[in-house]
Amino acid sequence: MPQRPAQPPAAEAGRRIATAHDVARLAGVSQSAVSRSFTEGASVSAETRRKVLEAARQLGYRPNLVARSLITRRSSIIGVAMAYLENQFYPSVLEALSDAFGRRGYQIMLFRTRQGESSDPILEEVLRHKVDALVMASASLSSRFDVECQQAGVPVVLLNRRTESASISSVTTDNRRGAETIAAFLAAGGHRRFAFMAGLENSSTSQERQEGYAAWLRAHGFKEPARIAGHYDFERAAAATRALLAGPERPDALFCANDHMALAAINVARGELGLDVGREISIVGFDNAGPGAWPLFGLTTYAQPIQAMVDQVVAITCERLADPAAEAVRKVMPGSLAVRSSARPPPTGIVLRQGQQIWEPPPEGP
Amino acid sequence: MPQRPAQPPAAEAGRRIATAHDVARLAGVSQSAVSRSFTEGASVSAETRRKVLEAARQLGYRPNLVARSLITRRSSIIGVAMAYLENQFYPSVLEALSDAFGRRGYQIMLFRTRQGESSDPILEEVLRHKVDALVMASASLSSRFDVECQQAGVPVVLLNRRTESASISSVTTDNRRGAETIAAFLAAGGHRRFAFMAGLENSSTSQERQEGYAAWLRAHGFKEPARIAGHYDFERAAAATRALLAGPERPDALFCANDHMALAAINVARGELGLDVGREISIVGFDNAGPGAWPLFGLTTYAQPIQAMVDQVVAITCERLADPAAEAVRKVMPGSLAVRSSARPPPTGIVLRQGQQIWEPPPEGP
DNA sequence: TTGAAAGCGCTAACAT
DNA sequence: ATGTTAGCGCTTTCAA
Repeated sequence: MPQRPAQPPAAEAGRRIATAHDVARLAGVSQSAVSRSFTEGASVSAETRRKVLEAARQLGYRPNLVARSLITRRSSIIGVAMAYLENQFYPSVLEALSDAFGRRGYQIMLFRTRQGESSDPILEEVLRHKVDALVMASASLSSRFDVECQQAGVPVVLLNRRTESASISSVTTDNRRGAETIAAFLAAGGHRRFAFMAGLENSSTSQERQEGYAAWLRAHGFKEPARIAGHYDFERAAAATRALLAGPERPDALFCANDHMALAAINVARGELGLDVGREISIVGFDNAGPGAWPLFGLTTYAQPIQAMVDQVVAITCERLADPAAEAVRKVMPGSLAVRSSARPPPTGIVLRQGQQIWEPPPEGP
Repeated sequence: MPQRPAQPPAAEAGRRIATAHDVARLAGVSQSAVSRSFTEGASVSAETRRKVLEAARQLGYRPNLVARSLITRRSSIIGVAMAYLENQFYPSVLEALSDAFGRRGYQIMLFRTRQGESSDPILEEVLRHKVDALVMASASLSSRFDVECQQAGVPVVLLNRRTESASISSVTTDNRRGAETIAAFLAAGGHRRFAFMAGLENSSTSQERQEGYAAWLRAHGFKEPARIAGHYDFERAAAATRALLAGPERPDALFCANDHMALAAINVARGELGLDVGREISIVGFDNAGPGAWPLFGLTTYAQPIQAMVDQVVAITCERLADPAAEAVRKVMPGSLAVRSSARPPPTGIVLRQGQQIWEPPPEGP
């Protein structure tokens, strides 16, 4: 009998964990027959499979995924990299990813990156664990990361971020269009002194939202919006709001690059300064996830279709796994402006869709 | 040359992923020397290790954790089961778990359970993936789950839940004491008509908080608190609050079994009914995580020491991994009552600690 | 359809 | 300190 290692790792109560060999012996078949019985579409007779399944049940046998991974070179694990779970958008995304990948037989391995920092520190762990693919949300991608994953054959899909690299797929909401819609909405609502709160400087998402907003205002003859930075952080967003609202020419419309910062802004404007948000100042966010929908906030925000985005991520990932030569896909999803009470609305253009007030910009006149 | 499987899984750009063999060949040593060079505390000469590391660098070699797991019977993966990430307490816990286990060389695999449902559906996945241990937060444990994990030698540690089973470790906050403290706080604040909002019926956490609250009130001659159930769900908590506050004898103090429900209650009380929370009605929560600390809520709540709890979970898990025969530990951590504005405070007893207002019950007089 | 045999990439005795 | 060897538990040829 082979000696056990000093620290019996999974030894328990005398009974060893059953292997395919044990099952084979009990069922009176070969070990490969056991393997086949647990493989979708393998050629086994009904009778053999029955015997195997019965023996497996008796022994409490379960195929060892680690051993399977070693030979199939597929771990059934999807890595998910996220920077901060404080912004409720990301826990929601995580839930949806876990459910959607779970339905296709994958489990999620979570990798934490640091807000605003490179995600390189997680590279080693991602690669060592042989995840089948990596989904990055709220994390940015260095070119070294990109290259290493490509060499290792690990597909990377960005969610809510884009990159220039041709090899990296991404799924985003149409940030430009969303920001333009918000600008049009605020202008139609009679606002004149615009402001924008940026997230992180190197975030494609924040950049696109700023550009869309500023470009629309410029094209329609409005003054360039004031710009502050909240770095996607509640406290920093609150501080930026304080500074902005204490200034000489207080804006009457503030678009924040995400809901998390918009909620910080509302907390300062109403909670600290006693402003009537939605009348004295309008605050708009982007995401439509989390507390923004609560009555006390009533945050008007551009909604990202989380479920549809996650479905796209899963589809792209699986496509890439089935055909490693498949080209990178950059999917841009449509969103919609959810109208609540945190911003003074235009007199027209608001429609009710699926229990939610939506505003759509009127077609541009000639 | 052995034939490749039909679907080249990790094939890329011609270059195969380097194995320890490749490194050994390039470095001119045996493959076990390579293995040793990557193993903490193995006996290798400095010179050999240098050669190996250099060759590994050239080839971009990284030890394959799947292969290692197969032989060491340790996956370096900790399963974390969670039911709902909507309550910000859990994303915070998840972050802390990921960081703390990450520092000890473990990665987190996430398993989603359904709120209020059995966690049995994830059992198969947990066992197949050979996680080294399982941490369950906001999830309840069936006896079958317990037994199977024990047989498989997978230690289970509950976080924020307890169970009767002698084999299961748990880390909780002192729920009874917390609830008693809240009752004493509200009584000292002059409240007389008490109410309690429960979470899920089968949740040990909710039960303990209810018992502590009711027992203290009973012992001090107050009327039994009214009881409603929010099922840990925002919408259901909101509905329960509506029903409660529409009743004939409106309570002046409502203790909710967690912050998430307390925030729903505030949204209804202030946002829908226009009540002045903290003056006309006092609302207290339990957790101290997430939006409760925002100025607009100012939620008074019993704080769970998340970091300390997670540190305990990690310590217990590692202890159990080092010595599988170690006994189950049930750790009960002290919390503290964070005083903000959502409940009328007593005239005395509030102290400032680490920038946070804290209330401590006076010693019981004879 | 089935079994035998050859590994997947690594660790851990064991012998040197 | 180092190399040789024997697997870890499984999938997948290959022959029968």
